[in-house]
Parts: sequence; C-alpha cells; structure tokens
Amino acid sequence: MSSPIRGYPEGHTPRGTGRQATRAKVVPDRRRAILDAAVRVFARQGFHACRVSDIADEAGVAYGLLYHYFPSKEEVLNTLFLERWGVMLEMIREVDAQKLPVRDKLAAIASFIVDSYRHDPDLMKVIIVEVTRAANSFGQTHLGEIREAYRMIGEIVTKAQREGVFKTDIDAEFAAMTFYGAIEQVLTGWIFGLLPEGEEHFERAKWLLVETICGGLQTRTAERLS
Amino acid sequence: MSSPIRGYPEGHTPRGTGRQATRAKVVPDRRRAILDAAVRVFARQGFHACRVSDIADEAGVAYGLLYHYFPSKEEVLNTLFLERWGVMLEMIREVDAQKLPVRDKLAAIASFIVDSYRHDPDLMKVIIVEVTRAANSFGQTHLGEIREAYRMIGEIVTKAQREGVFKTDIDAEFAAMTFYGAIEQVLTGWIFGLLPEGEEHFERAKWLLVETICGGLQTRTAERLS
DNA sequence: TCGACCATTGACTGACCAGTCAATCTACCT
DNA sequence: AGGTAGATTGACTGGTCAGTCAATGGTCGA
Repeated sequence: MSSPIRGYPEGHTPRGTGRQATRAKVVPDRRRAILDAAVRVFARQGFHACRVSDIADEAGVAYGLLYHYFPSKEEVLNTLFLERWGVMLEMIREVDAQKLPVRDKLAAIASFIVDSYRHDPDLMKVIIVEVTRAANSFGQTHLGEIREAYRMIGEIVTKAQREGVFKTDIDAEFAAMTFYGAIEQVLTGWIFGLLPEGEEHFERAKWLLVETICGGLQTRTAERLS
Repeated sequence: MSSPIRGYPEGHTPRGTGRQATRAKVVPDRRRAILDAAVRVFARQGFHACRVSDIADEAGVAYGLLYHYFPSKEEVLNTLFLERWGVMLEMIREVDAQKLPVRDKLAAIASFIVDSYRHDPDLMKVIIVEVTRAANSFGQTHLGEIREAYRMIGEIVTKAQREGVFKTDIDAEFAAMTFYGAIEQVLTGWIFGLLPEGEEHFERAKWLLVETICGGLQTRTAERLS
C-alpha cells in the first residue's frame, strides 16, 4: 500500500527489536516513525481530536502496527513526554551540580528549553499543551515528573538565597514557579503566534527571561555588582 | 425524577426566558444551574472526558434540557469562558484608565485574578486548563479575547516605560507575557496541589507576584524610591 | 375552561473510533 | 527448501456518546 522507504538516509541502528541492519540496507525504525508522526499529528489536531488512524497514516504504516509497539494511544503520548522530560531533568541536575552563579544556572535552563522549542516546536507544543498544562488526565499522570523540575529549580534559588545573592523574603518554591511559568508562557506565545519567532527572538528571549526574573529576585548588593 | 428546588435562597430574577418570578415562589433558573453544574463537572473530569449526561445529572435536569439552552456541549464551555473573561477585560480596562502608579495597576490585576480563584477555583481551573492553555481547539477559538488581555497589560507596561519607571530594554509585550504567565503558573500550582492554598497564601501571592515582576522591570531610579 | 406556547423529559439513533485479531509477509536460520 | 518468529496488514467489533425528537407538563392569557 504505502511507500517502502528505500534508501534510508543515515545511521540509526534500529532499536526495540532483535533485528539487525545489513550492510547498506538499514531496517526502518517503525516505532520511531510512529512517535515522530504522533508529534506532528498531536501538534496539528490535539491529542483528543485526532484518531489513531491519523497517526498511522502520517507514519505511513498500517493501523494495527501502532498497537504492536504501544499498548494504547495514551501510551504514545506518555512515551513522547517522558523521553523529553527525562532529558530536561537530567540537564537541570547537571547544571545544578556545577559551580556556577545562579544567573548562569537559570540562563542555562532557559536556554535549554528555548532551544528545545527551536529544535522541535511541535514536540514542545505537544508536551506543554497536552501534558504540562493539562491539569486533568495527563497532567495528573505525570505530576511527579513535573514537580521534580520545579523542585530542582527551587533548590537552585534556595542556594542563591543562602549565598545572599537572592532576597530571602520571596519563597524559593514560589520563585521557581514564577520562573518556569514565565518561560512556558513565552513558548505558549510562540505556539499561539502571539510573539514573533526566529533566531534573534529566541536568543533575546533567553536574555529577557533571565533579566526579568533575576532582576526581581536578587538583592540590591548583588545587583550593584552585575 | 430530581428534586424540584423549592425555597430558592435569594433574589436572582430568572434570565433567558420570558418567565416572571411570582411572589415568594421563584422560578429556578435552569440555564444558570446547567452552567454551574458544568463548571463542577469540567473541573472534576475535564471537558473531553465528561459526558453531557454528567452535566445534566449534576444540574438535576433532564439530558435534553441542555440542548434547549445551548446548541452544543462546546457552547457551554464557550459561555463560561466568555462570561468570566469579559469581566476580567472590563476590570483591566478600568484599572488602566485610572491615574495610578504601575505597581498599583499590576497589583490590581494580580489581585483580581487571585481573588477570582479564591472565589471560584473550579471556574478558574476550567478556564485555564480547557481554554487559556489549550492551544488546540478552544485556545484557537478565543485567541482574540486572550490576546486582548495581553495587549492591555502590555499597554500598561509601555506607559510605565515612557514615564521612566520601567526599563526600556525589555519589550512591553514580553513583559506582559511574563507577568501574566507567572500569575497563571501560580494558579496552576494551586490547581495541581503544588503550592499551598489558603487566605494568607493568596494574599502573599499577590505581593510576591508584583514584587518579583516589578523588581525585574523597574529602573534603578524607580527602585531607590520604592 | 381552553388553548397556545414554552419548558422539560429521556429513549433513541447514527456516527465515530479505540482496540482486536486472524491472516499475510519478510528475514533469517538450519 | 522448509521452518520459525517477529513485523505488518486492515477489516471488523463493541462500546460510547453527542445530538435529535416526539411526547408530556406547566403557566398564563383570553
């Protein structure tokens, strides 16, 4: 029925199956194709509004194959979210472990998220709209993962307060929510087409985000030095 | 089937029908009952996950009656959103027209939104989760209304910049997104149970929000005076 | 008292769609 | 060549649910 995907562009050892790539001919990774197609379909139509057949069609794959790799439509979304969120948590953890000024740590986090959007806007749209901001259904499912991110950012703020760089009269958990909320709102602005996109805007956004939030959080002493 | 709602608590002339209230016996406003029930059901189960019959049951009303007052399930949600968002836009408009320091204007907006949540958390949950943050479906439908709020907040920031109270190197539209995003994230924190709720927390949140954002936006001169 | 008009009821229908499954294909091994 | 196991196919099923509609009830004016 559908195109057999000859001449596969590049590397990628197939994963998830016992199959082996043979010489120049590489076995197409159907599982990956389904995940990638799902991102596009979810971004375009939304998780609830799309049909499983839309995903299969987009992936150029038979309907039933999706259920060979995933137990349900939900699980496709869960996989997408966990894959990406895991990378982000890892990144925050690493940043936090380093010996850096708060401002640089927060800048690294903002950069990572903005770059994630730059690299794959559809994926970020799906994660934000269908999971992170969906207090019902998926938001509940992944509450633990989401909370972990806030917790780590809060941790960074707390340290900065101990060092006297951030004011102590603003609760760290609060500051974390504010910081993350501002970032997500900016992404939402791009997603909705309310803010201009493009390389220079992405870079500027990183700076503005850090400037605004750190400006409001730091002590006068710290400010004089910056 | 269901209780006839005798002894109606208070005033409220029935709206939406040609009916008149007669003496002590007040005609129950079924349309309102349906809207109120929908808020509870949407908040509990989410718009997509709930059935129209859930709303009818919650309202103590027959299934078909919902379609007497609304053309569709969607339109119930639209009505809820527009009712509330309209009040908010009106409020921002009034605040903006007054002669007040920026900080007070932004504080008024933050107060209004926080108080909205305090007064009817379910309604705010529905508006945020199902409309404001749903980039697909409803978010698209009401993009104009949502944008108008950002625009007016941006307007307030622009004025403050002209007066030299806010830095000019941070775009006003950006600042508006940041401010609104921070507020919404705090509400989301309450909705998800990630931040503690309660009178003192609500009041403190207002202050923290304004402090954080204004702190990051104002000029050093303005800061020295505060 | 009658009839008109709107409110109210809830069983029913038609569409839709997630998930199943038996059949077929393909790669690879012996 | 024959066999095995996993990959792939897509028609089909069972359940769900938004929206319809014919029937009933209630209120009020004439």
